[in-house]
Amino acid sequence: MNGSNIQLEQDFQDFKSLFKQENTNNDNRFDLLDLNSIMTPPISPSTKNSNNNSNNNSNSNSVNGNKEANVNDNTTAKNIVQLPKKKKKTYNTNKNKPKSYSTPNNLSSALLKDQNKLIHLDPVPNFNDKSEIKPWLQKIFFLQGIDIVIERSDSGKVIFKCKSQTPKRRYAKSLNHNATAATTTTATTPLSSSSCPFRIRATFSLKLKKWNIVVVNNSHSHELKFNPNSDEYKKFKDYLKTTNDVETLKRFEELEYRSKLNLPINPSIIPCDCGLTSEVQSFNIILPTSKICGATKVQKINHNNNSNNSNSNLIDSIKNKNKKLKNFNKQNLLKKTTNQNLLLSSSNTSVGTSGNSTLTSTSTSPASPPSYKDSSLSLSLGSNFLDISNDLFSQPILTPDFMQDLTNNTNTINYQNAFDPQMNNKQNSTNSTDVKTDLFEIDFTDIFNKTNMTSTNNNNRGDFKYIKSNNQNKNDNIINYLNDPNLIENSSALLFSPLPDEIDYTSNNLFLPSVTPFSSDTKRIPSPNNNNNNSTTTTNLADTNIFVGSSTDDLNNQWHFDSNLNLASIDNEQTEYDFTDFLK
Amino acid sequence: MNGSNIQLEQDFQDFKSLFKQENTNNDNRFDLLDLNSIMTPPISPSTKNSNNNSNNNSNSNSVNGNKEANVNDNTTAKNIVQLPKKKKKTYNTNKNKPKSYSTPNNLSSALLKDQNKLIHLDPVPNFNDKSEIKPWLQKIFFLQGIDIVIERSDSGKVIFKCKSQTPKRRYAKSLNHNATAATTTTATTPLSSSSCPFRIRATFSLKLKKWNIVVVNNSHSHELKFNPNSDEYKKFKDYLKTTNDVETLKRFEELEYRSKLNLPINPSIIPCDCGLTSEVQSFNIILPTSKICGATKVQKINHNNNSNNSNSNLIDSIKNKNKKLKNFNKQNLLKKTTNQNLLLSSSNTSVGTSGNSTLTSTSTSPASPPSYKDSSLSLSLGSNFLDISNDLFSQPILTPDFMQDLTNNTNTINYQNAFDPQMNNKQNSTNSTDVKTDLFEIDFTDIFNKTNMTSTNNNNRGDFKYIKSNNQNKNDNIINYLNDPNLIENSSALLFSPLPDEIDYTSNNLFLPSVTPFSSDTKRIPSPNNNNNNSTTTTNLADTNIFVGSSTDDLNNQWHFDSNLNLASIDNEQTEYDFTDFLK
DNA sequence: TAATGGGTGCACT
DNA sequence: AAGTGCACCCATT
Ligand SMILES: [Zn+2]
Ligand SMILES: [Zn+2]
Repeated sequence: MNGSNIQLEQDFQDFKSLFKQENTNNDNRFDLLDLNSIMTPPISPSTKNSNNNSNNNSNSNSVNGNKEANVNDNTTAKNIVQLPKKKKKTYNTNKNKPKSYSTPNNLSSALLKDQNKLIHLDPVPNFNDKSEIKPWLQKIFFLQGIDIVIERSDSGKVIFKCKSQTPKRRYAKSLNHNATAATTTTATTPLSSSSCPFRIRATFSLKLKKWNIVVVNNSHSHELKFNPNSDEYKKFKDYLKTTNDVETLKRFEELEYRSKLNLPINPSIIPCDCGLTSEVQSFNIILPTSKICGATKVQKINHNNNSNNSNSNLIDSIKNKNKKLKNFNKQNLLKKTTNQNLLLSSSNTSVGTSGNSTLTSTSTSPASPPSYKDSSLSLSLGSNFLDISNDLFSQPILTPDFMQDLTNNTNTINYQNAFDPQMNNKQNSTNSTDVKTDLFEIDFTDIFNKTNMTSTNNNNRGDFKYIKSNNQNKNDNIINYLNDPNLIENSSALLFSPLPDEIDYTSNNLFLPSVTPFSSDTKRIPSPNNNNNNSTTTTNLADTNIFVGSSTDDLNNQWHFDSNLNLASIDNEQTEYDFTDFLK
Repeated sequence: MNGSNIQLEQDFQDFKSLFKQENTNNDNRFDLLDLNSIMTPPISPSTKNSNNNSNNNSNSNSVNGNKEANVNDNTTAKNIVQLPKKKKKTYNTNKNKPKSYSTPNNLSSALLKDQNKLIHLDPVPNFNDKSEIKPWLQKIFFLQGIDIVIERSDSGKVIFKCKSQTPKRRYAKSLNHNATAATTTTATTPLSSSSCPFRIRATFSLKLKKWNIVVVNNSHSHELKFNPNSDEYKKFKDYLKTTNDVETLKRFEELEYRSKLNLPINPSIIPCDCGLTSEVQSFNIILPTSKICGATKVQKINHNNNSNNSNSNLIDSIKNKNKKLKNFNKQNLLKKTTNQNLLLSSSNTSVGTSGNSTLTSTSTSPASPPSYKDSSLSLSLGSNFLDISNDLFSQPILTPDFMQDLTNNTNTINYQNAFDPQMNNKQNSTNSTDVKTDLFEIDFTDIFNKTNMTSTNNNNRGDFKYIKSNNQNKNDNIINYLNDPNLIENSSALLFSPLPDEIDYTSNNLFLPSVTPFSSDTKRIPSPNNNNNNSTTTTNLADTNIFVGSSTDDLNNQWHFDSNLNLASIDNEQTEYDFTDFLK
């Protein structure tokens, strides 16, 4: 806890830097307003970015004795207090934020873990055009249930954000409904649209001559769910069609299929084609044994001749599982739920801009029934663990589709947000109605390999060279974060989701899934020192470098995504289920 | 006063329809906020458009017992109160608003008068393309100090609004500066950008096969001033250059010149080319005699052979005046002021949209020094009145650039907003610090000719046929509204503003200025009954119809603006001046 | 393009 | 987490 407190302090300082001013307004008027639409940044009297120069621009005439020196600006209104000439902006607010690095296939775990860090997506193809970035990111983030759109772009930068949710305009409650028009001051609450703070920033580095992609604000004000009816997804599919990316189309057909059948969505069924796919995400395989750390060596069949037959074996076994699961899941198709937890970036303090966007503050909500107390954890699993998974078909599966309330489960990790100082002494709270426990925060920073990518040449071939930093024995540990709430309630016996029959998994397999499971019955994730050193499953980045350098040849001219099959598992957290709502 | 009260009630009802919900929040927290950035719509318990269905979406979990019936929407967050599936919108809120009709050259007076009405711009050229509308409107509204941009458009609609002011981000004052971060609720004030409610709506009528242009929300949250450095203006000039509209370019060069020298801007130096230019706006000519009503017949030289020589005479005389004035004004160039009144749509009640935009409420501001007590009124003046104006060079000129406080001047019109019920009994108030007197409201509705335009053919020739409605003897009376505050302080002896020497006013004069001065020493504008019946100067719309029908031949293929010279005068309101600030 | 109101992606500046 | 001009949308009546 000591180290985490230090980290907490640091993170809190960085967290504060998100805000451009401090606001200490304690007006209880907000109690009557929709808190979902009220921005509530943390109060920080010592915030570096506090705007002491904020212009006080009341409508009342103020005694303004100073003469305007600016010749070109002599029209300041008499009856308005002098308007500010320059807006005070804050720059580089993210420069001091802690950073983490993740491969694109690593992303789902990084999204879970590094909720308040900058997540650098490090192996990124060399995009020929800015317009190629969005489809590439969509391949990754659709699987996370994140529908991205471009917020802003120019020649050297693209900012992505979550697609705006369906408009929700809300109004402030009136305090005096019968007040006269002349005497009552009224106000509208800000719109809640565009309030999600999640951002992906792609900037072109002239020095490296490549695009850097960073997840800037890894938190959401809404639930994450893949929506195959999204316009963005339709456009994305059109793009895949025009670029003849049949492989990706097939994989997203599967995703669509599973989504429409309310099956759990595997975030890794579609590889990101970044050139470094050393991690495999959850595939809803139950992993009963904990403290299993390891990874398979990454091999690429097309480039390395030491092609192993384990790929086809994997495919066959998974196909069998899928067929079983298809029948399994069909029984649960009609069961629906309207309840889902919400991933929030912080507990009492909300991340947000000083603009119109607002973020829900997850305050305590006593009116909420504590229906679901779930805890789940997806683990990545290599092919050598498949046998273990196969034995567990009859066990209930938990999709970690969203953040869950873990406080009542003694065998779970309390994923509270480390940025919330109030939560540090509430880890063992049994009050499951406290939505502050929505926030995951597991300190397993050391688990991720921090890699620095440098370009070995300046052409577009996309040869990458990885420089391993700090630690060579670290294993990637993965927590998967999916977004299918139905399984939590309805699919207690659901194991594998069916795969579409028409998908040919034997074609062009480039990646071997690696595995980085980790223990889930400890509050702190294994440090690099308690590495299990399972040599056969340890990811060796030196090996992957070979793969990366040879697999990015054709990345630049066309969208081409490698076909492979990823396996993973879901950790059974012995969760208690509350089927109150489900049973009506 | 009786009639105006009835009108007031009607206008107030229409005014209320602007708002989509009623807000009766009386929280005095807003006293500490910048009132300029707070939307304060009027409270109207009986508002038709009051949004009783506004979704109450507080962050606290509410006991939500109803099951979600929608199968496809089963992801409602557990810890967020059920988000509304559909936003409640209001439609056709302007359908019941009172309408007024104005020719484009009439606009400045209509903008003054009909602050809460829909102002239909009735003679509008037949635009071949949607993109032609904006430059045409810019020709009109740049002169009003209004920098328009497109807010939204599609194939059949273009919505214009004021260009966003330079961002002015302001923050709420903190109520408890020393509160701790954990206990204090903070909020940011909404941005003041895009808060101006002014809108121009251009919709294509399939029935009429023409574009209808309506000023929807004739009020502003900011001062109006022509800004030659505006990006929109630069683009506008580029458009004029690409379309070889040399005449308009020249006229805007003059406008630029005058603006940069802080000279009064004549809103009519650039004709609108709408096809019906029967009105001439202020040209800063002092009009000593009141109760002069009349107008010259509108003629078009190029199409009508009865070309009169009065045009060149007018030009020469104005040139002489300008030369005199140029020397005059140069003495005052260095005198600047930071004080300017603000045109607001209403006094206590502000017009605004229901979105994020906010509008200043002009509340009483006792801290403001009552420095300037000016009253000015621009009158349109025909050529036959030029002789009168020439005799008055030595008299002080008042540019009606903005709303002024007229309360201390017994010989002035109290242009208070009729929508402000509190102001009805304050006309003789001597408290000039009351900014409620900023608002002009002169009831001269009957002065404007309501014309119904019908298209005589469906081609693009743009032949217009005017149907005079109701009253044929009405004269157009004009109050000009400019936006140069300097003259109020510095140019007590300023008469005419200089014109650039390089402008050739003898070329291609198409329009003859008409005149519609009116008495300024009455509190109410001359009704149609006290028409002076000066037959030589009475605008005859039947005559203008001939002109209109023949002058719109080339409107559709290229921007071509007729060159003419407009004369006007400024009414000396015997205003008392307070030179406190000027003299330091 | 029935008329009228609004959301929002996203590139320009 | 640039702000905003603008267009492609959609919703309601
Ligand atoms: Zn989001
Ligand atoms: Zn405006």
